[in-house]
Amino acid sequence: MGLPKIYEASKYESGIYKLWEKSRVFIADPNSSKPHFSMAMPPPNETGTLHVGHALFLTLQDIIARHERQRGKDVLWLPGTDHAALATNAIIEKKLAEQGTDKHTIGREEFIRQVKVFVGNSRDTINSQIRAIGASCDWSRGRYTLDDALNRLVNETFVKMYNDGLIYRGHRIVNWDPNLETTVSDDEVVYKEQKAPFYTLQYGPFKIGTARPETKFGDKYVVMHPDDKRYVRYMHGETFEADWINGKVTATIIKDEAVDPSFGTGVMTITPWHDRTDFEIAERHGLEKEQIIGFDGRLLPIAHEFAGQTIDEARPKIVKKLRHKGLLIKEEEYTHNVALNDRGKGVIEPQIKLQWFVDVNRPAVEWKGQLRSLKEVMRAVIEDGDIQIVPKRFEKIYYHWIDNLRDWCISRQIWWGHRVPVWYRHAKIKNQRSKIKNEETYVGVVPPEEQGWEQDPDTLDTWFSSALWTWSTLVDQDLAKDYSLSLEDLLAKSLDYRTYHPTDVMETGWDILFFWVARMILATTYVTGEVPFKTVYLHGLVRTEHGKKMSKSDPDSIVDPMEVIPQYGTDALRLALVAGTSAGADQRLGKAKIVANRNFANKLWNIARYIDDLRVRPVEGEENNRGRRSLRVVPVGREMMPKSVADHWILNKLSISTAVINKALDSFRFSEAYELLYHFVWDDFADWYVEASKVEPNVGMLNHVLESTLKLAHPFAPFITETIWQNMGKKSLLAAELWPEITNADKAQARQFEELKKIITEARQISVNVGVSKPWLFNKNSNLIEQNKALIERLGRLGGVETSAKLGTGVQLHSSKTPAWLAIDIKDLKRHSKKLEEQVSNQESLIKMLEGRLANKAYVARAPKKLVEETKFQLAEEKFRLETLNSELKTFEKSLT
RNA sequence: GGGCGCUUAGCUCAGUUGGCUAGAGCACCGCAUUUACACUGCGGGUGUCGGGGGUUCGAGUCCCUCAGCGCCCACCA
Repeated sequence: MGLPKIYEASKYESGIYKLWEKSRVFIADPNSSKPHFSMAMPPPNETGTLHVGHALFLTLQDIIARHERQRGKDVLWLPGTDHAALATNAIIEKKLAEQGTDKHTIGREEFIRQVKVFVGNSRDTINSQIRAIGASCDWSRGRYTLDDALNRLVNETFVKMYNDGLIYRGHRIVNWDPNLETTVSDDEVVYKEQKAPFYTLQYGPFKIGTARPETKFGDKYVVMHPDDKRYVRYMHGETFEADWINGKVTATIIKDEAVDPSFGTGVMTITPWHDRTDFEIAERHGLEKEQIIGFDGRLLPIAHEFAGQTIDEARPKIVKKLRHKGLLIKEEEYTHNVALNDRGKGVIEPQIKLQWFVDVNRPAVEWKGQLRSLKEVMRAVIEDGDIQIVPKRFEKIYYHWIDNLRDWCISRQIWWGHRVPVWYRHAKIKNQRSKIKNEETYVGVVPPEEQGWEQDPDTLDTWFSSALWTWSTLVDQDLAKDYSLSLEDLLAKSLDYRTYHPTDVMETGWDILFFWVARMILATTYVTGEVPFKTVYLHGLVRTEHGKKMSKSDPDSIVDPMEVIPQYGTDALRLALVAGTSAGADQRLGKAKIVANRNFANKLWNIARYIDDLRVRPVEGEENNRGRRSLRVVPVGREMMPKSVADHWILNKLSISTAVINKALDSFRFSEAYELLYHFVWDDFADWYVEASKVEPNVGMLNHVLESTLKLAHPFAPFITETIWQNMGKKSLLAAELWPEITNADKAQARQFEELKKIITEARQISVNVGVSKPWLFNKNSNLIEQNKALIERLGRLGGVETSAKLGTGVQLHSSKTPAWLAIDIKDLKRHSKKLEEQVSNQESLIKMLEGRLANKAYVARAPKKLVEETKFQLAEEKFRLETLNSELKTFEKSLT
């Protein structure tokens, strides 16, 4: 079957993927006797479509998965999607707003229904796009974070942690997003530098600084550092009267070390309800806390005439009033960081709220026979080497994060997600003193049976369920319906869990190291007593050609996989994403890079096409369309048998490449592996071996090298390699083939070809340099040249190759061990003599350097003996070369005069 | 403020434990050919390895220091 001249990816790709899926090669088999390998796919959010970041991780993971399969392993690469609570919720809320309604109007049930419709469509889109990238994942085991079984496991985990005292409910200061009306965790808060006015206000006898006058209504504590000499006369606990925004207040003096005496006046008032530091000061001294700003972001009645106004509305008016009252002393500009919600970019307002938290400091986790805190376990698994992070430098970042970690707020006030598995019931007798004491709490995997219980309205942070991903996806879905089984039973009885956990590799972006990787470690070590994965490979961000973040506001800068794929092919995109990248480093991607890699795919295609032609077209005895004598037909599939030196050489190169690519892939050096492949295919195979084969074709050998090359290239470019494979008439799938075996080549013969290569290259260089096309090559007593006349003539672009009994005039080839020279006319030799002079001078400086090294007694004495020997040997060689060059130059000068 | 990185050819980046005259791709220049492939072939030039200092027989690589850039964490009212 003849292959078309240009590989048009879009013609083949979807057919190839269907072939794979039909064959079930991607489906894992826990009963297989092969060694098992497993990897969980980071579940994309069900909020939209795939972007280039997804394409990157899918490519890298697919390379891993395919390579492991090639190494004879039973591979499970488990795909799935994430319900992306906050993101999805926000999208639906926005839709509702556009329709002029909101979630409160339509109610919780209707809201959830609408979300489900939306994510259902979105999931299909995403899954088909994952296929388009060529991901060899096991679709039969696809999961979704809100599957019933996964939901149960979330509840099980919550309950277990609650019972161990690792989850508690408490009034704590949280990051409140008034726009989305929910709390967010510390990690979801981002800071943006902003210029803002900084006011100095008169507060009784003190001057206090603030950027937030709107929070100051309730301020009745003045805090200063205990060692601040300026304020020694004020005693801790002392009170005074001050005229404040809305009249007189009684203020109390507090001494606390949290105050920085060098900032502003060294005195501040505190607002414990809306500031973490203030909250902590208040906690230390048992001070009262009062809410100033409501959860809707508007001022409360304490603000008097400003009540009901938003901060932006009220601030200038409050400043005006302060000025009017003579309380405003100074107004200056300063830069500070404003806290924003990473999702939606709403301004964060710290609030005190009754929320659910994960206690990271309580020593309640059994790990390696010791009771430790979650923090300690998270640290230990990396320190002990149970988990390796690639690249290693992220370990430091990880430790740093752990050391600063506070309790994790896991409850969210949104409706889409895993509902907090807690129910409350109000006692009938009301006790005036405390409301909470009269509220019964039930925490359980299933709702309580009695009447009167009401479930906590909150849902859990998305990352709480994602944290279970490596094992919650492996629990048997049917068994999970049986509530008589405990969590331990479920794990013990799930074959997939037993076979595939811990997973081998977690491949993801460094930007979710804390959000996800750390939380998987936290939850998984706690629940299962196992690490979730053995190795974490972190990739970088894909940036624009100019190094900027791709953003929707600049659509031209975005590389959209779904546009690139039909135009250049999936393989081109995949190769571009792998080329020139290293672990943890961001990369730049633009059209040029994709084109360059498309060219590589095309190279592969054309090698196949050439070999295909040889196999099919020439018929014995006939002349082909090039007027050359036809090539002998060699039946396809015949054992490869190296005959020529070129055959041995390419076999040797193939062996080496197979080994080094394998090694690079083993250590996650994807880019390096690809580079090795690239040079093998383009330089060795196409430019030398295929060219050499035009002189002396060995179709069996060409076939063998092509097949092996396809296997090597398959993890990187699965579609084109499989397409070629299928076109070769194979009955099997390339995706199911094993990594090529290393064949031993005759090294001596391989070296002979290496020598021929040098001779050919030198001949080409000289021809170009002297500007003569097709010169003749003469040699004296060279068996190698004599035996490979046709090869040298063709590849060296020579007029002919002849033996000569005596030396003739021309340019000597240094690469030949026996005398060989290109016959060049005297008039053309001038150009070469200049080149020779250059070479002589280079040679001289090289010799000088080597001599210098050997003259250094310390070097000779202390450097390894082998190295010194090598230097000596090299010096002798270089000296000999210089002599040759010099004598040649002399001959030239003679003949030119 | 604390921490982690980066700085190598015009551009994008490799350079693994210190060891031959520092590499690749792209770009650029010259030449060739209608060849499996112009999505091609052949040939070519380019570096004070950010500056300074140190350790060493030997430093792009290790240590110190300075400068510039980037990122992460914390956060000052």
